[in-house]
Amino acid sequence: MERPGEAEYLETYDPHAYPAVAVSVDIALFTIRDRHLHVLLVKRGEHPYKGEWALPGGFVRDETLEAAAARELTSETGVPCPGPGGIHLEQLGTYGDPGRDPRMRVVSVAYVAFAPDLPDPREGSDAAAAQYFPIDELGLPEDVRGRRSIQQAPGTSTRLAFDHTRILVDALERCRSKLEYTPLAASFVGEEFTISELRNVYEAVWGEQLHAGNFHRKVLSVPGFVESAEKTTERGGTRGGPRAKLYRVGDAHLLHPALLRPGREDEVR
Amino acid sequence: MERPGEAEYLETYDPHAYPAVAVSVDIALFTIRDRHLHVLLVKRGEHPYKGEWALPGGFVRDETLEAAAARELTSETGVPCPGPGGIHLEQLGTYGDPGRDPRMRVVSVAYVAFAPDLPDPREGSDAAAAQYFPIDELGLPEDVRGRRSIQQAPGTSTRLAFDHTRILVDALERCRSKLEYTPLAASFVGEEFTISELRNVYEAVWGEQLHAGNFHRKVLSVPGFVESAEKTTERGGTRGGPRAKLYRVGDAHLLHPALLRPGREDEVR
DNA sequence: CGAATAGTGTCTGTAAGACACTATTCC
DNA sequence: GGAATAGTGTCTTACAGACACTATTCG
Repeated sequence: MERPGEAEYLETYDPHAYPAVAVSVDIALFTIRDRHLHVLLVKRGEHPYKGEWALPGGFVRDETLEAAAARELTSETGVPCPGPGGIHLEQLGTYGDPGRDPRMRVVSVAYVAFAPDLPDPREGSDAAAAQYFPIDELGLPEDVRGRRSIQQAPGTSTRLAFDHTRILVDALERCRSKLEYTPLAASFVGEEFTISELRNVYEAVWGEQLHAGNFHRKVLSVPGFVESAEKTTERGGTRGGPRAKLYRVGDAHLLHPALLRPGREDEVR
Repeated sequence: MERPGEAEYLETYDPHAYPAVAVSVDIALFTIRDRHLHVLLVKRGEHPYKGEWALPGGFVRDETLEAAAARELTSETGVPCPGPGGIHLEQLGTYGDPGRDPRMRVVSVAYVAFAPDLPDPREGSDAAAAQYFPIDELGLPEDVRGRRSIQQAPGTSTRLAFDHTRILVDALERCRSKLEYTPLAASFVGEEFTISELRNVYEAVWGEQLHAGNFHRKVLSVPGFVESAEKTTERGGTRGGPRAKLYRVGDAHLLHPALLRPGREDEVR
């Protein structure tokens, strides 16, 4: 702040001389319940879009953008956010088309979060209601690079408030591609997990069945993806099978070689 | 806008009830000159950071965020921005730490742009001066995943205004990784180009020498990356060599298989 | 016992990188 | 002619995916 002339300039500067713009954060929190990918939505208790479902979020206060996202996330889930082994939070992108909010110009910085299965959100929640929705029952529009069939159950026409459908589609694609190049699949499971649990994460997020044997070998062959916990599960699977070895996430932050989604060659166009 | 009760609510809404926040865009425009990657910087003509170098940018008006970026880009370069075969522009991320701008809370949406070699920026420029800087002479701090040696020439200590150094580092990494998975290297060259010119792009951006023969075969083997223009250059290279075939960019928007940067296995940590 | 699951072995096709080599053009 | 470059051939190694198979555990 030793830049000459700047102090004088700042004293005469009027922050309200420009049209009002608000900055908010919205969070797409993904988790896996019952082998299906879910996203947390809140029912809006106030105008605009009162009574409709939306991504959790709110206006940014005197804090970092990421802190704002973490704060909103914690207030909805009750879970402390950026802890090691806890919820993963990363910036997705910013959505600021004029008119996306009828009140005024609102520029929203969207975040994506990955969490292990959490208890149902209820207490301590600002919103009228908060609930996890299965992704494949939301009837999301087919995104460019996915050939997800639209399996929207009749009557489940969940139109989201604002432009949150578009944000959610982008968030979903981010989530899917992050699993290819990073070990973040582990943030969907507990601290210790089996290779099968990890495979369930990939299958739920990608919406595809993976070959169990090849997946097993592949995960163990990527350096730093997982490390053995030197333990096994207490019991075999409920439908039979041997006890599985337990693993912890390793020290890699990039998977090399990556775990690529199957059958995407045709999506080059 | 047929949501019940919302119209009445909006009438009583006061946009100025919240602390003032401004939204700006900043653009990292990369281009290749003389076989080296350059970035466009402007010398600030006004406070704050008057006289220091910064990424081009400005406040968002009543327009899309991307339109704001395109407008600022055009006003600096004189080049119309989002045209086919023209400049590629994509959102990078948003930087909004409190205090990053001494005037007030400014949240900046950063964009990355790739352009073929353009004439020197001068006319029609808002800023006092605009100039292309070679990336490897800026003395950028070593980023997490790159092992760029700091080759900062003594006296060339180009500290950028605001948090633009950080934005530029992120933009550079985005640029490098985009070349792996997309055909965007072609946006650094003209409409028709040789495989060697394309290789020069990769070498300039990645800062590594590539094997000419293997690169050649690889590019031609990726479906939809390039298509033949059924022509050759008029002359061979200035230092000898046969005439090269000319190509145009193909219809792929994703490279499969990808062109991965060499020697990144050790960066998993 | 039968079914389901964990984990391993093996084979095939593809791809990346190393290296060598020819052909063409500029100076 | 000499040097530089365009483009191809070939070999080795690594990896993804298909398939088969064994071992273990639950009901």
